[in-house]
Amino acid sequence: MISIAIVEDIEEIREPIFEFLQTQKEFVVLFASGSVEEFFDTFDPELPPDIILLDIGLPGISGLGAIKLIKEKLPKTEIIMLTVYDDANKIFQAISSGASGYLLKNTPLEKIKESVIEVANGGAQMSSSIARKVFNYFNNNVSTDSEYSLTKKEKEIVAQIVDGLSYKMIAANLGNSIETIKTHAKNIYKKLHVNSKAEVVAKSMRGEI
Amino acid sequence: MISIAIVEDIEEIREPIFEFLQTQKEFVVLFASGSVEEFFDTFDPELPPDIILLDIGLPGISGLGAIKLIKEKLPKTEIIMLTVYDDANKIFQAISSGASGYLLKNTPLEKIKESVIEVANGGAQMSSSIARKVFNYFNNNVSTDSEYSLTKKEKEIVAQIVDGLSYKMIAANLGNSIETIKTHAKNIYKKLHVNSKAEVVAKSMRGEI
DNA sequence: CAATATCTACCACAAACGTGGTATTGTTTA
DNA sequence: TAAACAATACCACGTTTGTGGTAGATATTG
Repeated sequence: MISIAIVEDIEEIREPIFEFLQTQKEFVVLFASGSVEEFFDTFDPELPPDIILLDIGLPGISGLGAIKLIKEKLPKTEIIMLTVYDDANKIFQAISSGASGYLLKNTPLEKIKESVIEVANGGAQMSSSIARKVFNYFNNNVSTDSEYSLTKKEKEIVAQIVDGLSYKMIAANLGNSIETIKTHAKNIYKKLHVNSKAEVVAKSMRGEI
Repeated sequence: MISIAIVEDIEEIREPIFEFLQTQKEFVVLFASGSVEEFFDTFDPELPPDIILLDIGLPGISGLGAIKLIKEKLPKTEIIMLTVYDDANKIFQAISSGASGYLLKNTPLEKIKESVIEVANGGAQMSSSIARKVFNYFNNNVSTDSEYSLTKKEKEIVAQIVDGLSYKMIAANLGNSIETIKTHAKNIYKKLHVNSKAEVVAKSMRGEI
């Protein structure tokens, strides 16, 4: 019998999963929480769940941030992330933080069941499509790492993007035409595999440049 | 005897400090450079300075960017930032990058002397947690007018902005109309005193939200 | 020398963003 | 209970971005 807890803020997603898993003879669903904080208030330290289905985009402490917290307090509990995004970055962060599985929220209930059983039996649940994404993530961050090298000018521009300046202002600061800055920005985007200033800022501040 | 190096591009600032510190019996000023690059060319790896007085706004590699470089190569060297700005943000960045002190350029020479001695004796060691407090102190002084507290919904939206999503995608993820997301974004911008997604990302990743 | 990389700059067009409004429905709280 | 806040959503308009091109001027280097 596999004990499960669900942490998911959206009732429309949480409840169907809850109901379904509860009807399965292999499982006992201990409880479902709407946030990480609620989870920590609710769970019984004597009876930690075997598996936690954890939403990635929770209000307050995010699911991603919660992984480490949960792993610290409940080292034996396996975590399966639930998410609407199939973003390689998030998947990588989740897996490398200690999550054992990663499911999209539109995954059929039967598949969720299979995944839970697999993870409970010590197998890491990773579908081949997700495996590919994780692989690509590493590929992008290792092999591209050398090509991640921005030129001096490009780095200057990144710095000003991070400061929130418009291309017009950057052009004025660096004494270029706005079109020049846009050309550099295009090249930066290609090198970093992004397509917005916001992503450049995030990548830069994560130290990934 | 405390050994010191000065990295400051403006001669009118560098020289007086150099001259003054050299006359003090507690100090030996090894050399003064006009840039970080020059510093790395000049310094003797066998005789790393105890203290570096480092300008924050240097041409080429900025002082802020140099902190990590210096700390890597010279882990025992303490860094005191020199600056004309008393911008809480820059101070925070400097301190959290590993600088041990922060002096405005118009600080009286005697005060500079005191600070150097204090830092050399391990006194003004600032942990990153203290840095955050320092930062909060400045932050509270600057932004008394506005409540920085975002609502639950607003935080959700910020999270997705940080992930680089367009308003269209955010709307789809959260099940809202694009106009709703834009309205929330407007409110977020007002609360944070910004006017672009890139600035929201930067603020969020600096932990200022 | 020829290839490569960097920096410069322009055009054009669609998409997205930022900002000013207004307005309805609930919920919270002073 | 009236006021304030939170969340929803629409309109309109100008600005900014993002993306597809092309292309000349200088290094740099194999």
